[in-house]
Amino acid sequence: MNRDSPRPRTAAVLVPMPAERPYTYAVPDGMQVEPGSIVQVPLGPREVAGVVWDADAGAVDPKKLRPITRAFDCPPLSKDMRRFIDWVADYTLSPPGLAARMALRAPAAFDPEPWIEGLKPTGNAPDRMTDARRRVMELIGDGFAWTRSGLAHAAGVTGAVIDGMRAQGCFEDTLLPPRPVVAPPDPAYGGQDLNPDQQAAADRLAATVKAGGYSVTLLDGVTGSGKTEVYFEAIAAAVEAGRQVLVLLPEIALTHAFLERFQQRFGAKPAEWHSDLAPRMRERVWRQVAEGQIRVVAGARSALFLPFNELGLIVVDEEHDPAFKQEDRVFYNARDMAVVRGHIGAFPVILSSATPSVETRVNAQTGRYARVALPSRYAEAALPTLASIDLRRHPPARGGFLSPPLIEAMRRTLEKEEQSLLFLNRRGYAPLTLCRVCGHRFQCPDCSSWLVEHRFRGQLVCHQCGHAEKKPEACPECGTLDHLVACGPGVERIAEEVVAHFPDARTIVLSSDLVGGVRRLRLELEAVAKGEADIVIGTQLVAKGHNFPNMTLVGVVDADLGLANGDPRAAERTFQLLSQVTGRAGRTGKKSRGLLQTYQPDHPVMRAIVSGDAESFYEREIAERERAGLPPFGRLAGIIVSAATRAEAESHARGLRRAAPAANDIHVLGPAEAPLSLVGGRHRFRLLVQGERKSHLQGFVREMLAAGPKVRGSVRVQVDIDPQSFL
DNA sequence: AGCACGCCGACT
DNA sequence: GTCGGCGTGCTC
Repeated sequence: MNRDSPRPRTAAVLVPMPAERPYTYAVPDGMQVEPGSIVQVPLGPREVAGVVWDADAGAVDPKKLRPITRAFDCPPLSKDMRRFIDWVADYTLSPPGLAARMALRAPAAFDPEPWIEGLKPTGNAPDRMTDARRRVMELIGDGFAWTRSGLAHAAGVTGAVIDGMRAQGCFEDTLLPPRPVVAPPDPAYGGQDLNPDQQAAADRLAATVKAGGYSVTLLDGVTGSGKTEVYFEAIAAAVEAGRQVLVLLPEIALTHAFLERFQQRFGAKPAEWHSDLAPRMRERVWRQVAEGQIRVVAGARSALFLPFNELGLIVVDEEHDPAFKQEDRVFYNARDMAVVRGHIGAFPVILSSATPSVETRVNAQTGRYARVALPSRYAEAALPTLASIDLRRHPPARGGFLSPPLIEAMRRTLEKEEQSLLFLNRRGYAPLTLCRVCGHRFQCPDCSSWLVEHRFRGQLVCHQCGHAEKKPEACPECGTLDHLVACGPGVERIAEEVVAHFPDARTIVLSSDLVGGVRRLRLELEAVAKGEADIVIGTQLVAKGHNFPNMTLVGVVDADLGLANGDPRAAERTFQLLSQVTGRAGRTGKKSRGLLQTYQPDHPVMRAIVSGDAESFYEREIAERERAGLPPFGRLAGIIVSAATRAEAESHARGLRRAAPAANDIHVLGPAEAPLSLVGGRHRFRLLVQGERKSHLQGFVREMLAAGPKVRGSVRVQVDIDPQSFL
């Protein structure tokens, strides 16, 4: 080896895989890279896209050192974005490489979009004028360039006409810049009719945005109070100030209505970002966000990792929604990470919800977050009258699940030619099937949860892992024929009961099982909004943001469902879901009702919903959690142990708990606080670790994992509680 | 995360 | 005798 050979220039590159630190690559002579540059590097047998990182390129065996293949012609990831990625990786105890991977999920976007072939008018007229040619000439009078197909379409002629004119020298070939995904939003485009409360709220938010700097504001008001219109004014202020805006929505696939309303206010749609965006569109959006062409993005949680360079506002709509939680690879809550992103970028964050999460309410109460409350529904929209139906006093008929008062209310609603919604958060026909003779229960062979009968499909389906089998006629255990019995209701079974009561009503079941997928679902929801159904029976997807103008009765079939599952957030979740679903009624000023069937009419959740007194419910929840030492009052990490069987998961969790190092100010909370749950077909057990300082807590968790039993890739760490205390 | 290498069951 | 399951290990 020649001692005098110059040491090559190197760069630290974060590669999109679970690497604990950046890898070192040689920078070829003449290549310019800086922190944030997106580069192509060899990694094992393949080539991947990585990001040049700020860290010092550590010493590495020179034999291993390989050169960067190329630097992409692409705006570098901003310093803020790099800090954000590091912060997320650190906070969630994930390898930084995996966090970076989330920001690099648009493979072909790192090369500039190609320019489009276009035709520029030369001013020459064609030799012979025809009608078709005249129409084209009229359009190109201003001298701007067109695409061939665009011009043909606009002029109402075929491409052949354009080709002919081109041959005669009417055009010269040119290249047009790539077309923007969306037109820029115009903050001055549409006025909104805001009532004085809304106007005051909008003014406060706009002032916060204009002042700039980090802040978090909770925008709080009942369903129908016009929160969206209010935060639109904050968006307008940010756009006016030349900043980019991100609106996070829990489930964008069904939020068509949001895009429409945005367009009415801003004259253009926001760019969309979610997992089922076509790959080509995905790349264009990524690129145009990086280049600043796109000013407003409406997206799912992953939009947080788009390469904004001028981000000046994040709005998190329905901030309480569990869909903001990512629970694979990097475990994070997008609402919390939005707050962190705002802190790093020194800009405001708005959290909007009719039913805020308890932790956000607490942060607003303690003054850590500002709070802007909208006191009432706007315009003619009145709140529905809400009542519970005590199922002990009004039991359903034998074999049925609908109580007489609910059936009576539906009958009256039908008579008035208005719509009813029956809500039951359970898909299929019956959640449990058993044999009347030997007691055999049908269980999933893969994950041991009960199989749910789907009578329409003639199948037994596992709702955890998707396993499906044909429903047999004989019991597989004792062989007896025709003695299988369905236990409990699902939406299909409720539909059966409804049809028996109201054979002439137009009844529809809406759940994710609907044949025809999301597209069909969207169509059916629109049809319902137009009044093309009398009775809708739906799972939670009917609870989300749709507007049904003629819906005047909402019946909750089993309001207790979900209260008894041992989750520390069960009451809060049920309250949020029931508020949302009862909020579907009464948006048009017609007298409307919400009825909750329950065995526990005195349960705090029922009382809060019926009385509308959310305030006391929150106070009670907060006190309850304080007692249990649960979030947001302590800093917690969750260690998620998952295994194929319940017994295995429990045993792994016990082993991990035993491995917990002794520390005075750190506690491992046990099974009562973190029960087993089934996610993705795997039994999960969550150990909650409570401590006071982030680094301390994380060190503790790392030690525990290192000393614990080997459980083969099934241990995940989630630190999702109150990142504010760590900022 | 991919992807290759490496040892034990049912088949062209 | 081979094809193929996924268990461990590596990537600058």
